[in-house]
Amino acid sequence: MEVVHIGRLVASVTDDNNKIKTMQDILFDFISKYVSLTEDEKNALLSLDLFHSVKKGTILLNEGQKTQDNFFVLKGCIRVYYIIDGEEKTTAFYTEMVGLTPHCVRKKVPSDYFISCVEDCILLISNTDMSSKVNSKFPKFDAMCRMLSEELLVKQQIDFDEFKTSSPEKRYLNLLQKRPDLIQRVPQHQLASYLGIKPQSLSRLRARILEKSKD
Amino acid sequence: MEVVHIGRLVASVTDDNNKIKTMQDILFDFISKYVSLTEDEKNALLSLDLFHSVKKGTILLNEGQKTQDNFFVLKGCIRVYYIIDGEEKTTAFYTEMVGLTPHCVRKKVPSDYFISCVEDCILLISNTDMSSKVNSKFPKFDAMCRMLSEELLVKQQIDFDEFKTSSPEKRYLNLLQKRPDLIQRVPQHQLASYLGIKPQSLSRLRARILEKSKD
DNA sequence: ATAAGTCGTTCACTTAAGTTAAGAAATGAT
DNA sequence: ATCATTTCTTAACTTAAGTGAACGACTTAT
Repeated sequence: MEVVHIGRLVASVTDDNNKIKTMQDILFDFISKYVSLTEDEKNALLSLDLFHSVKKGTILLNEGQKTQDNFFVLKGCIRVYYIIDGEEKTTAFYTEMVGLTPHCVRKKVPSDYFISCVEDCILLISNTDMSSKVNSKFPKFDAMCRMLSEELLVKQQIDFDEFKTSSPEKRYLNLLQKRPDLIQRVPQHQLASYLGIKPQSLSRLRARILEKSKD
Repeated sequence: MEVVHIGRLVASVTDDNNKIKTMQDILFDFISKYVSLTEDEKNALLSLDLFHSVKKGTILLNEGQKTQDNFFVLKGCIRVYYIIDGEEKTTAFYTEMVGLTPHCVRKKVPSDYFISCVEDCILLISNTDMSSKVNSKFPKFDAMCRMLSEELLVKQQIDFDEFKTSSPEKRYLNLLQKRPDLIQRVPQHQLASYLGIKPQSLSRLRARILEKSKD
């Protein structure tokens, strides 16, 4: 994995109001939705040097590999996929302000999937040892992590239920509603497998929908 | 919801070694896998009167209803289903030693699904207020709950990935491996919708598999 | 700049799931 | 015990997804 460490203030983007924001601003804005941090706590976070810039296509985790790293997307998009019978099966896309803890972190077994960058990304990468130290020092972080994982659990259950109860076409229309950005920024064949179908079927399905909308 | 409260020691089953076990034995055996309880702690748990006997077909939670109840299955099987376009869509079965916290408990919104008993059940029903009191009094419980929800999160992610990356036939074969009891104890039309297909398709699929295995 | 590879779409054909209907088997209610 | 209802299976037909191949558009590497 080739990951470039970046200074806290280097990377920046313009937000909805054309205000220039550094990645650390973005991070603290996000955190403030859950807990309020003192300057000391903010500095403690920054001193960990968690910010990383990662090039499109970089593989963050290989099948068979073990890791203790957690990934939090500040900018860009990362993707989880399996290779089953020689075929890529994408099961998740993580975009801005979403975090990913690989199974193998909790289960302490080699990963059975890959994680790679769909786009150039700016990520927070923290390993579990590190975060448990921080968490015990700053109970606030621990509280936040627990909130996040509760949120995640519910969200995942709902996503799973939606997937199970929908046809591929409904899943696509649902995605169009809920994550329209994905359809633009992600290659179609990855989207197709995320919807549980082949690229050809996705093409056809889209043509079908377009045809219907004409009437 | 008609739920019969039962004494701690009344209900019993015979285990694999033909030993008679009360529901409280079963509960404490389960808990001991995570934390070890003192007699005081065990008595505190029992004093809460959590054990309930529930008849097959009982609806534990209705769509549109709010609840603070958690359900833990000591014996029997409960099922989560949606009604979408007038059709039942089953998304989960919970069997022995598995717990269920409805979405609406965490999200504080009316439920968008039903929960009902597939069989006569013996359940632990605890409400969130109660358990948070117990948890703050006995940190051990809190620790156990956190372990359980971590376990659940990983398990769910894996289940979701398996579902996404499999065809209905593979899903059925997978279920046959992992939860063979379900295929016996659950009505076929509920199983079908759990697999994401219609009952007719499940019948056909089973016939197809049988046909293949003859060769 | 060119060649090789990747990606998205289209087409013809195959396979599997959805739909509608009918009948047998099991279950529940009176 | 009988009747009504629900459940499961089978069948014929429809619709949608899988497969294999071809083509143009776009990248990537050299």
